[in-house]
Amino acid sequence: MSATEILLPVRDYDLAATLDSGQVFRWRRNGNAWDGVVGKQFFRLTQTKQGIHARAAAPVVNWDRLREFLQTDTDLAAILKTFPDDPPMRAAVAACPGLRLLRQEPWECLASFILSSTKQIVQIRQIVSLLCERFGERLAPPPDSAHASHAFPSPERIAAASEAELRDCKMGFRAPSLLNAARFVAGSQLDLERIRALDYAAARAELMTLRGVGGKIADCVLLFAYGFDSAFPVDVWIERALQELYFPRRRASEKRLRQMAATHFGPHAGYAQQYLFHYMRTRRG
DNA sequence: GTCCAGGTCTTCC
DNA sequence: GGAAGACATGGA
Repeated sequence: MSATEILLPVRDYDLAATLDSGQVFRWRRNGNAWDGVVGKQFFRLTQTKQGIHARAAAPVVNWDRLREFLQTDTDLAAILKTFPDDPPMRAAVAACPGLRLLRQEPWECLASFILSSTKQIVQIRQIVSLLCERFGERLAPPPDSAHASHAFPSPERIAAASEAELRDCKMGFRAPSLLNAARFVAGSQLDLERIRALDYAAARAELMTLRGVGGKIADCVLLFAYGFDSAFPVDVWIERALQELYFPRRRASEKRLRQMAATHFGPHAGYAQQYLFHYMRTRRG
């Protein structure tokens, strides 16, 4: 049975913080709702007491894709229990107890994070938005919305673009990296589905064969798209968090920080990382 | 104007 | 193996 709306029951879920926490770059606040696209379907999401209410622009036959994206079946309490019981971690969780990890499409996630290097989140959003408007498939217009929505452009479509066209989306020196990645995926030199079957180290190495993809971006893709919960992306915010929160007295070497990132945070280190990241970005001062 | 942003790669000691 | 600079662009 198809319908245009559904309620996904869930508790401990801060929808706004989750969609605005730098994992995804295409969701926009619309009053007290959030507008975005999963696959080729536009959704308008609203948080209610019972869970997350979703409305689609067209009848949806199978809601599993949205359910998967939002990870509403994840037992967050069980994950939080695995975090180290120390003051920084407690503070980070207390600051946003319903923060979640989403489960994105690998290609969209990979492409977005290739575009993320040394860019502020607000600028990544702008670049991704331009890319989708210019190269993404046009979708059925959302209800009562002024502008059309677009799917994230396929690797084939981006591979067919010129470097100059991509640079026009404000992505600067990242354009050749995106083009290269699109060609590799479109030409099956890199099979993003095959990566699901690899272990963490092998999957990471596979992604890092791409130009413009180092350890940090690979970890973002492994965590946000493939669900490798042990992946722990270390960016400038996390470096700062580890330094300030765990080594306030003395300066720790980058090597020491990375060692801690790999050992201290347990089997769901990636979740812990997201809490620390959000905590650092949103705290006062 | 200056600094810096969910980095990566190259070069050089 | 680590430090330094280049790379585009724009927000703060």
